[in-house]
Amino acid sequence: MNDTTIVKARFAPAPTGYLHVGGARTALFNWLYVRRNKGKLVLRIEDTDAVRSTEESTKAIFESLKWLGIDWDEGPFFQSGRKEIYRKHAEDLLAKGLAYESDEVKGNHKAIIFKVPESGKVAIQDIIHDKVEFDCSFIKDIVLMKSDGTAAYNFACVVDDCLMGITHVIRGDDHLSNTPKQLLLYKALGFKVPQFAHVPLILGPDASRLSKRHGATSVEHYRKEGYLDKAFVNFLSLLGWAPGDDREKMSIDEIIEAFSLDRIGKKGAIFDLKKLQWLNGVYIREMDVKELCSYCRGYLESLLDTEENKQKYEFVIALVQERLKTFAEVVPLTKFFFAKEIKYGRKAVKKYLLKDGVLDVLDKVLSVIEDADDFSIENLEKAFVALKESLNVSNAKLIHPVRVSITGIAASPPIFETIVAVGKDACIKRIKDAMSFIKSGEFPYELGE
RNA sequence: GACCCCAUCGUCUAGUGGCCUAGGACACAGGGUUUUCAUCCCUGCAACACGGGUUCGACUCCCGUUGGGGUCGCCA
Repeated sequence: MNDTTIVKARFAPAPTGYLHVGGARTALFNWLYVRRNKGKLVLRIEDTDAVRSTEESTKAIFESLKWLGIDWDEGPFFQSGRKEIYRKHAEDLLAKGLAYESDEVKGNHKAIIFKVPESGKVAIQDIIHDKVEFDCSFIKDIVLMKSDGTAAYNFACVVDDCLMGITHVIRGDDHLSNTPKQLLLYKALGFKVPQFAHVPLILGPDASRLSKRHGATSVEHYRKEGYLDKAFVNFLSLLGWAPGDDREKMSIDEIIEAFSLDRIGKKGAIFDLKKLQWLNGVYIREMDVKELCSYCRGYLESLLDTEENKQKYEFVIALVQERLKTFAEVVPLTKFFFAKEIKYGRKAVKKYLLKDGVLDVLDKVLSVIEDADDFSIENLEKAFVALKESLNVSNAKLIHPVRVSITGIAASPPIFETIVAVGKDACIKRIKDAMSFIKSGEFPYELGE
C-alpha cells in the first residue's frame, strides 16, 4: 500500500520430518529479513497431508528453530485447522466458473480443480532472479481441493499468504516453478501479489540438491555433533549470502544489520562441512573455559564419575580447547584423562612403543615419576631434562613413548600437563602396563584400530 | 524429454563497463613456532565454462553453445 506497510514474511514447513539444513536456512533468511526491517515473521505448519504429517515432526521443527534462535511473531498456524477457509474460496472460484469439479472419483469428495488458461504468459518479478516468464500452455490445471476434502499445497499456500498479510515470500528455488500457478490463483481470487524471493538450494558435495544420501542433513544432527548454535547460524547465513566485505565470523546482530535479499546469490551453494568445522573451532577457541566446560559436560558425563575426575575436568578442558572443532570431539581427545583403563592406537604403538630401547627408556621414566615428590609441571620437566641429558637422547625419544604409554595415542596436549592431569598413580600403572604389553606384544587396542 | 533456473579459484564468495596482472575465507601444499597434535605466523597453489556480438574498453551488457541443477503428484 505505502512505505509504512509492515514487512511480513513467513516460514512454512511441512511437518514430515526433521528440520533440514535447507529449511533452516530458508527460515533463517526469512527471520533475518524481518528482523532487519522491523517486520513480522509468521510460522505456518503446512500439514494438509494428514498421512505424512506428524506431531513429532512439528515438535522437532520447533526445537530446531529454537536452537537456531529463530523466533516468530505470529502463529504457529496449522493448515489442517483451516479447511473451511480454503473450501470457501475454492467454491468461490467454482461459482465464478474459474474452477471445475473432477469427475474422477478418488475419495469422499469431488476434487476442485482450477482451469488454467490455454494460452498467455505469466511473469514473476523475483527479487533474486528478476523477471521469470512462463507460458500457460505448459501449466497443467491446478488442484485446489483434494478428493479427501483437504486443500492442495498451491492453493492453501496462496490463500494463507494473502489472508495472513504476507508481503514477502522467501522460499527455496525449488518452488520457482510453482509460482506461476500461484500467481494465476492470486489473480483469480483477486488477491494482492506479494514479493517473491526464491533462494537457491543448498547442494551436496556432488552439486545436486543436499539430501540424506549426502549424509547428515538435519539441524538436530549438527546440534548433537557439538556445533555451537551461533557458529552454525553464522555458517548458514554465509551460504548463498555475503555481507559484501571480508567478514566471515559475524555475530547475529552483525548479520541482521548487514542482511538484505538483493545480496543473496543466484547460484546453489555446496554445504562445506570443513568450513563449518573451522568456524565452529573459531567460536570454541574464543569461548570462556567455564562455558566450554558446560557445553562439553554432556559428552563426558559417564566418565565424570569420581571426585578426582570432576576436579580435574576444567583443567583438562582447557588443555584441549584449541584442539576442538566440535564439542563431541572432546570424547576421543580427553577420555584417557578420566578412564580407568585405556585403549591403544595401533599406529601409535607400532611407531613409538615397538622400537628398540623403549623398554629401557620407560623403565627410567618410571623411576623419575615414582621419585617425583613434587608432581608439578615444572618439576617434571626439570626431571625429564635431567634424564634426557644423562641418557644422552633427544626429547622425542623420551617423550613419545611416554605419551603413547599413558594416553594410548600419538597426539595429546603437552606431555607434562598431560602427566599431571592423568595423575601420578595412574601414570605409574600405565607405564608398567605398557612395558608388559611391549613384552607380551599384546596390547588392548581401540576398537576399529 | 518438456519447462524453468544457474555458471568467478576444489569450496563459500567479493566484483554491478575501465579501480582486476580478479580480492578475502575454507580446503590443500610447503615453511616457522611446539616434545606430538592443535593453535598461531609466513609462503604457495588455484578461477572469470566456451563462442559470437555491443563498446574506445568487457568478469561485468546481449545472443548462442556446453555443462550443472530444479520442477513436471488429488506431496509440500
